[in-house]
Amino acid sequence: MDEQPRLMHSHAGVGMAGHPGLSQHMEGTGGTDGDGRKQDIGDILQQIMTITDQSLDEAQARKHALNCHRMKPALFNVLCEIKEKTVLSIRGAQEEEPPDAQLMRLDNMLLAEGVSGPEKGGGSAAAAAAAAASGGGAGADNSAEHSDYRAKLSQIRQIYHTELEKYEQACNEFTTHVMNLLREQSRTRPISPKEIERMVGIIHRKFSSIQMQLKQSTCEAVMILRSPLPRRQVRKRRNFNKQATEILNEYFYSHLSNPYPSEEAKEELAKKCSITVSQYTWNWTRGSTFTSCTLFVQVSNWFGNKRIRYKKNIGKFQEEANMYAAKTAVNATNVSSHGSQANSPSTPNSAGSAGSFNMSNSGDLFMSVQSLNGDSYQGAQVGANVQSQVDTLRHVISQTGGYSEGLTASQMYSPQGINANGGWQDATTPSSVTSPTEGPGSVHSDTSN
DNA sequence: TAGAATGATTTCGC
DNA sequence: GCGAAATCATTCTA
Repeated sequence: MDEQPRLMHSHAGVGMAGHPGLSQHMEGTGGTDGDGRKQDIGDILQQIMTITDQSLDEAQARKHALNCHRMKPALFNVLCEIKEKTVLSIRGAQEEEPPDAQLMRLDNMLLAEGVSGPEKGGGSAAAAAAAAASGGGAGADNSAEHSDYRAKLSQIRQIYHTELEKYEQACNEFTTHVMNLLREQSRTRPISPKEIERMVGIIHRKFSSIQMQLKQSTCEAVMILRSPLPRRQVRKRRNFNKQATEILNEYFYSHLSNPYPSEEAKEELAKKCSITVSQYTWNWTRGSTFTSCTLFVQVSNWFGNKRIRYKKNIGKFQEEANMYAAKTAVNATNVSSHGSQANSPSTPNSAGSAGSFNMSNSGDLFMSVQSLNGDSYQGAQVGANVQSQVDTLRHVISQTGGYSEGLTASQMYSPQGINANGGWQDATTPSSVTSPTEGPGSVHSDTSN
C-alpha cells in the first residue's frame, strides 16, 4: 500500500465500465490501444473472480502474478475508492458519537473519591464524610472506621489502576497487531490507510467502553463502601409448623432437667421436624456453616430461646409443661403396655450404657421410650434407678388421670431442673429423679427422671 | 392495628 | 465454641 501513490501515477488511460476513475488512474501510461487495456482489466478481474475456485498453491501463484501485474496498483486504488465511498458512507452516520457525558461524570467522581488522581490525601475528606454518614460513634470507633474505610478505598484504588493499566496495555497491543495485520492484508485486498485509521478508532472505542465498565464498577464499589451498613442484617423468618413445635416441646419437657440436646439429637429433631433450609432466606452465611449445619442452628436457636423464656417465666409455661407431661405419660403407658422396653434408650448427650438418642424407631414414641429408661445424663445411676423411675412414671400416669379430679396445674407440675442460681441442674445430679413416695408437687413433666 | 409470640442475631462470659 | 441474656424483626392473633 505504501508504494501505491507512487504507482498510481505510472498508469493512465485505462477506462473501466462504471468507474471513470480508473481511466484517471491510468492516465499517462504509455502502451497499447484501448482494446488491449480493456482486455488486461478483463483478464485481471476474471482471475480475481476465479481465484477462490483454485487450489491453495494455484491461488498463491495466481496472487503473486496479480500482484506483479502492471495494472494492479490502479485497479487496487479504484477498489479502495469504491469501498471507502460505500462502506464508510454507510457507517459514517452510525459511528458519530456525542461526547461521553457519562464517562466524564465517572471520571469526576473517581477523582473526587480519590480513586483516580493523586493518592496522597485523596479521599480523606470522602472517608471522613463516609464515616460520619455511617453513623459511627465518636472517638475511637470513628477513627477505626475511618482507617478501615481508607484501607478499603486504597484497595479499590489499587485494583482500579492495575486493571486500567492492563486494559491500556491490551489496547495498544491489540491495535498494533490489527494495524500490522491490515497492512499486510492491504497488499492483497483493498484496504486504504484511511480504513486502517478507522479500524484503530473502533478498537479504541471498544476498549474505552470496557474502561467505562471498569470505572462504573469502581464507582459502585466506592458507593457501597460509603453507604452506611445496617447495624443488623435484614432477616426473614417463618414460624415452625405446629408439628415441629410439638416435637421440640416434647423433647424439651421430657428433658427438662437437662434440655441440652446433643448434636445427634439435634440432627434427629431437625429431621423429624422437617426443618429445611428452604424455609428460610438467609441474607448471608455464618462463615462457612451455611449448609447442613443450618438445621442444627435452628434447633439450637429454638432450645436456646426455649430455655431462656422458660426460665424467665416458669409460671406461664406450667400449663404447657403439664400438657406435655401428660402426653409423655400416655405415650409411656402405650409403650409399656406393648412391652417396648426392649428399645434402646434415646438419650441426649449420652454415650455408652444409656445408648444414643434415636427417634427413628417409633416416631413420637421416642419420648415414651425415654420416659421409661431415663435420661442418659444419669449415667451409672440409670441402672440403679430404673425401677424407681418406672414407679415415678406410674405416679405421673396416675396424676394425669386426676386432671378431671381437680388437680391444678401447679400440683401437676413443678419446675424442675433449674437450680437456685437460676441455671439448669448439673447434669450429673438430676433433682428430677423423684421417689414414688413423693407427693404430687414433686411430680413434673420430666417424667424420665 | 397494637401487642404477643417467636425465630434469629449479637454480645459477652466462661 | 457453647450457652445465657438481650435485643431485633417478623409473624400471629385478638
